[in-house]
Amino acid sequence: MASMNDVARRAGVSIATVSRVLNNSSSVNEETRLKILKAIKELKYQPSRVAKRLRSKGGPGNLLGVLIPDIQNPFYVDVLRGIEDIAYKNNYVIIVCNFSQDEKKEAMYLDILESEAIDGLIAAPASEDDVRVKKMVQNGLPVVCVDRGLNGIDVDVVWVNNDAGAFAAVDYLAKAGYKRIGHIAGLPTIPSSRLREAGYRRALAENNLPFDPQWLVYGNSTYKSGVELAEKLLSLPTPPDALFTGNNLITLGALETIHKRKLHIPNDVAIIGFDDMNWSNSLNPPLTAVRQPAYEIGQRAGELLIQRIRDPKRAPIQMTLNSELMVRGSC
Amino acid sequence: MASMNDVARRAGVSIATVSRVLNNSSSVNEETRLKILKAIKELKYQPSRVAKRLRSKGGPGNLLGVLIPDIQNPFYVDVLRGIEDIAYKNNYVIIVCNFSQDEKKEAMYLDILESEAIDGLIAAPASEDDVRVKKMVQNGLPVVCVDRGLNGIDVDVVWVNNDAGAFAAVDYLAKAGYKRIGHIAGLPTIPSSRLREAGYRRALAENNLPFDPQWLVYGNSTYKSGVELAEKLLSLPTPPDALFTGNNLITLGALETIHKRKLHIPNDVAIIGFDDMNWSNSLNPPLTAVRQPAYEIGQRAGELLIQRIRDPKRAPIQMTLNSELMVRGSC
DNA sequence: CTGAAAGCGCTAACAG
DNA sequence: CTGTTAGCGCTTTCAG
Repeated sequence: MASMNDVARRAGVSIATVSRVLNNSSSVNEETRLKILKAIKELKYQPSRVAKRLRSKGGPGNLLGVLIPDIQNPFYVDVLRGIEDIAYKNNYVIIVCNFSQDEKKEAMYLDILESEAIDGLIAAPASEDDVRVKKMVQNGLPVVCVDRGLNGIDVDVVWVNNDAGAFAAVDYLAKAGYKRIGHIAGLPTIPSSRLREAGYRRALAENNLPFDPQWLVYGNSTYKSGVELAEKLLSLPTPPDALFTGNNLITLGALETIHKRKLHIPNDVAIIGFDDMNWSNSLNPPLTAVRQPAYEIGQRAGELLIQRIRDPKRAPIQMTLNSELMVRGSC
Repeated sequence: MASMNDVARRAGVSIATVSRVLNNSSSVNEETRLKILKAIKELKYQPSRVAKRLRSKGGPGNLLGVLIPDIQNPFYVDVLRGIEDIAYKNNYVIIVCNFSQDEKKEAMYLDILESEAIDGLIAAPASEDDVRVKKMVQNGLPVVCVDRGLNGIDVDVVWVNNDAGAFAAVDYLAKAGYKRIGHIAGLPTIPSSRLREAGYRRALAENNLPFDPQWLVYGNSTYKSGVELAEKLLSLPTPPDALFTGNNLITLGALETIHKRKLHIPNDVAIIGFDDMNWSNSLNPPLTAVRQPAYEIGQRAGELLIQRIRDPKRAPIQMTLNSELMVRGSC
């Protein structure tokens, strides 16, 4: 790896001049500029991002951190793609930190990101009281949250109207004539889970459907929780005739249980999921679902972050994107 | 962010000594060691990984690059999780570079990784003639390939026996009585695609089934290609009675087409996929598929890479893991 | 056992 | 327009 020194020597100039042509920071004699460019090409010189980052603390190190709770969830993968596309276009690279819903792992990753001198962070915090992420924004690191906000702190957030999305889903179920609508929810510590549950309850109420506590069950938003909680609901003496599942993985798990029990969708039990998937049409019947624009969430978050890096004192923005009910065949 | 200097000053020692206790590099008086540890705690000192990386070129910067062709493919997500778990355990962080099958993007990422002074790279190269990845291993960077090897170069590779896996799948179909077995393949530029096709042809031959070129179609391994090529096959005057799909995304796409045409699986058309999914049981009927141990592939690759970083001249290993036919209900 | 000092590759004053 | 120099935070001789 050629260094700036090598280039300078080869071009017969000082490293400062090389740095100047590299950054267009001040005008350089055209002739020497050409000489330097030539040397750069000949040596295949590539500036070291590490040295740059070390040197210009707070400057553009072109490194972003992304902190997500579960990379197995296709929703986050799509968010990631959105972030990545924006990052790529702006010459940023991202360090992906998947903490698998493990707060210890999250803490460790956050330490590392700090120590890597990232320019900014996009995070879906473990909870809205996440002390570690809070501290990072208090320390002045540009942060934007996705999917989940942070209590008592003003940060950029990009999310979806979870309450309204859930309401739309359950309302649709109610209007379609389902009377016993169950909900497999995620942990109430996660804001979006609570919001979705709220939408569920609200839709029940507005449609004069009774809320039966035995039809509302909580899990940790994994595939396994979907399998088991669907099992539990469907084993009830009076099981739900429709299921509203709180996220992607739960939906998939519930589907496994339904098929295993040889239940027909939607005749025996209907299902509607929060979170659409790119391949919802590959399911049989095709899944009706609340679609979050995951890729777009990622993009917006990426844009906001880069903005904030450039202008750290811009007022925080909460960007609420619209969810959309994708009606297909499962209810 | 406190620096080593701050710690040294607070403890009343030199930075060299601080560095020593941090790295256990040589013995330090127990008393001063304690003093330093105390100062570290008080200042919440965290070593800068950036500075460390800059300083000790070739030393442990604790940064790995991962280059994958398509993060939308669940297979790579699982590989990623495997890598990440191993990396995490060894105090490494990974930079994920998803090049979306775009060679220009791949080149750009490789430049960046080089410039980030990564300690090693795990890559699923665009092709087995991938010049850029080849160059990186020739330059002495520790590299391990997953899923795909590199022509004419000795590198660590972790993959699966693609030929045998495909053979098992198609052989199963043949033994089950299907006579017109079609194959939706990936691009032949990708080694694993060729190998899977070879297995397909071999199984046909060994079962005395005719090979009909119209039943073998190629696409770029995306969901869309699955949708369209399945459409094409099923529109044939004599369509296949079974489909062997070349990867995850193709399978999902083909499923969409099958359902859209209201075809019954397996009566109207059977399907068997290469690449299993964690939620194959959520499909209706559950999908029969060739399972690659994706997570394990990632783990092994991670381990091999860390080994190689520690011992750069260890002889390259080609690790072939076994695929497994998961028989479920789709054929 | 400990400190001084060089240097990794780069940027940003400061001179000239 | 260009060169010199200090220093980002750290590791690593080399002395002592």
